[in-house]
Amino acid sequence: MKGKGSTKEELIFDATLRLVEQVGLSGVSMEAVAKQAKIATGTVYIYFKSKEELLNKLYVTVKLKFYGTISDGLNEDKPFKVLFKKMCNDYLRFFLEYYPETIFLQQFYNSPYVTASTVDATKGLLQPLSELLQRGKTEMLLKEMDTRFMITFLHGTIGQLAGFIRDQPVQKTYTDQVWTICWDALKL
Amino acid sequence: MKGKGSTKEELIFDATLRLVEQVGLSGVSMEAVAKQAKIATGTVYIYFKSKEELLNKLYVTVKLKFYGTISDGLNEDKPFKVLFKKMCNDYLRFFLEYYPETIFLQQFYNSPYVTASTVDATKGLLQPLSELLQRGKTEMLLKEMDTRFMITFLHGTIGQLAGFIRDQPVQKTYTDQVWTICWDALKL
Amino acid sequence: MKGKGSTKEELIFDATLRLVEQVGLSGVSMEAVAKQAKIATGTVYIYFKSKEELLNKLYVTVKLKFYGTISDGLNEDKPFKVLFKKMCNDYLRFFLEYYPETIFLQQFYNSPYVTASTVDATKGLLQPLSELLQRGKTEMLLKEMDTRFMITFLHGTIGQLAGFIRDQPVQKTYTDQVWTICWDALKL
Amino acid sequence: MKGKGSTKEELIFDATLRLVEQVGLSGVSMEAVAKQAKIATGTVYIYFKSKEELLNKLYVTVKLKFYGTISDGLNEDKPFKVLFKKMCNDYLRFFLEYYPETIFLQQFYNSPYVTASTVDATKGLLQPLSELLQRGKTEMLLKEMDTRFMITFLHGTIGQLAGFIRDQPVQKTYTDQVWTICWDALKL
DNA sequence: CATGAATGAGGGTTCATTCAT
DNA sequence: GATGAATGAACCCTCATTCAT
Repeated sequence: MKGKGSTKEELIFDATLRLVEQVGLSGVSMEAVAKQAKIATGTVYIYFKSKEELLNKLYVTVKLKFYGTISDGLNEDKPFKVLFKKMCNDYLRFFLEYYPETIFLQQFYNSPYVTASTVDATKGLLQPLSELLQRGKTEMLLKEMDTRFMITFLHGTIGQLAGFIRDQPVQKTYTDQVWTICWDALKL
Repeated sequence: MKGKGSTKEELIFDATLRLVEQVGLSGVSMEAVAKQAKIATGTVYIYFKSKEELLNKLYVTVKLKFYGTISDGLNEDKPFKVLFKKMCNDYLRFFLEYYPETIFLQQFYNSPYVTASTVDATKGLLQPLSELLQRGKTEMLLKEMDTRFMITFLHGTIGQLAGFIRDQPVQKTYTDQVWTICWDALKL
Repeated sequence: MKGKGSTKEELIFDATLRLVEQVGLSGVSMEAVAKQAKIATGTVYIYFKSKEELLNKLYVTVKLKFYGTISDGLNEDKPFKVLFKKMCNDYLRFFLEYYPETIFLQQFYNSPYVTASTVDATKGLLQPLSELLQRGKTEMLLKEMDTRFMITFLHGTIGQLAGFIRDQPVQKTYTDQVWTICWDALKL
Repeated sequence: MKGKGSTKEELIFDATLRLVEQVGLSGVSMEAVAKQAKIATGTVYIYFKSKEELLNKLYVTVKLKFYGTISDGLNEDKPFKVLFKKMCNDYLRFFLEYYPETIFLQQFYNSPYVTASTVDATKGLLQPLSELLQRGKTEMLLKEMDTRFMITFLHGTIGQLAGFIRDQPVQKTYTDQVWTICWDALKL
């Protein structure tokens, strides 16, 4: 009997993420993944029919976990600014907490492995965030701006700042500045 | 003497950038570069002793051109906000105008080819931008924030928004919003 | 006891033949055979200790059925030419009727799977045909020729012509020409 | 300067044929071909972009040599029977002389490597033989039979008998019987 | 300097076979 | 007996780099 959360798929996903962290996406070979997961090369192919499938499924999985994290509680009946702050903090926290996942997310998107269907599959996940921003505009708290533009801004900004913060010895100094900067940028 | 801008090195650089645009960094092989530049494979190795050297030197070159563009006129005797706006616009314009260069910049940074010395070599180039932001803080126009933090913010934000804008049919709608958003984010 | 023709061995044989027809001998993998036979991969190894053994045993089985077909009634008390004609027609009919078997027979013989013992095992099956031809020579109806030479001739000729006929929209035109051609070739 | 007939392509072709003779077509790996030709694996790919291309080009080349051999002198102004005999003998001689080529020809045709274009490319080569047989029918020396049917007969018969003869200690006994048997089979 | 054929290590993938359940 | 996940050797192919011309 396997412990919770240790299916072979997850084993392989974990191995892949660890590898991406260590050597980058391009350093990920199927053999290396197998070795990292302590299984045979061929075993990986039982669960994923190709490297492309492995990476794309991992991407969707991570994106799901990511959007799950930042979407949580976004439609609660609370003042807009409170939810906005929470969202920014969740966003940042995910990036800081799940370093390998973040690295993978960034590197995969500009890799030759991405398939169109994967891009499609992850698009819908932005819905809750999108609705929150809409609400902000309706309440005349946010600028009148293309919502996709705002999302792009948030993603790029927080993602980049997370990378910066991660390298600092004392992170606390910065974490609060992130949501402030985002708020000031978008507020009316 | 060849005409301006047509040394062999530049020929190879151009070929590399065109290739990155077409097939991504991972699709760039030395043979493809040579073919694109219409020279022999071996010739590339006369000018660059390895693929790593070629890419790193190209990176430094592009970064130089990039920071040259955005640093231009930053120390002129003009009101801070004017210079800030100009810098943001130059920043964005570079990303929109030099598409292959931008792609390369982004993809290279997360590749296994980057060497430590390259990262070091490009760090100093931020000086003019850094000084501008310092001035903003001195003039009490910008928030009291780590300058590197601000630079990271600007880079991530503008870079990401440029990518978004590039995909839009009508770009004019967005270009002015970029500097505004950056200003609001950082201003006191 | 299972119903006629449904032992596991036969199930596997059938699956193999169907596969050979669809994808050729080189496309036959043990996993594919198992799937086609709707059993587990490991189960195949209970009945055949290796792929080699499976194929060789199938070969002998098919050859047995084949020679059974063409040997039937060859020693009856009828005029030689009548039996010769019958044999030729049976030969051809088998090739036309049992397509997968024929494909397999041809492809297996030039494969790396054939073992010496299999070749030996099938040699004796030629006895009835051999005796018929001997009789033809004794009755001075056939040329004085090495019997093995004659058998080789018949096999090559009919096999090849069967392949040709199979591809024709109207087969009837040709079937009668086969035995005639063989008769003329060998008759004194 | 290379000696006549020793281009790299021919070197690789030779190596391939030798391998096919030794271990059969399915035993032919690109690495084995390279080793046999005493070159590096990658070198093979300079001359042939894939295993499929290598084998198909070799097939066309061998077929060309083969049909060149048997077509030679077929339209000379000589009695039909003389030419028919010559053709049969050339046919047989090729099979006996170029053993590896023959093995390859047979095994390749039933392999997953054959492409439609290769089959097409070799079809036209039968023209001279086809015309000879037509002439035989016109002169009322051959049976009124589909020419393609006759060609199939000749190919299957001679090919098979060649295989038989090759295994005999004394071959001379049989070589003359081949053309006789073919003649008797097809003559009116 | 310039060329481009040659090299061979390494990557993705398949598949015969084994073995714990 | 039956299962099918697991193994790992072997295969096809790519590409950074070298070197004889």
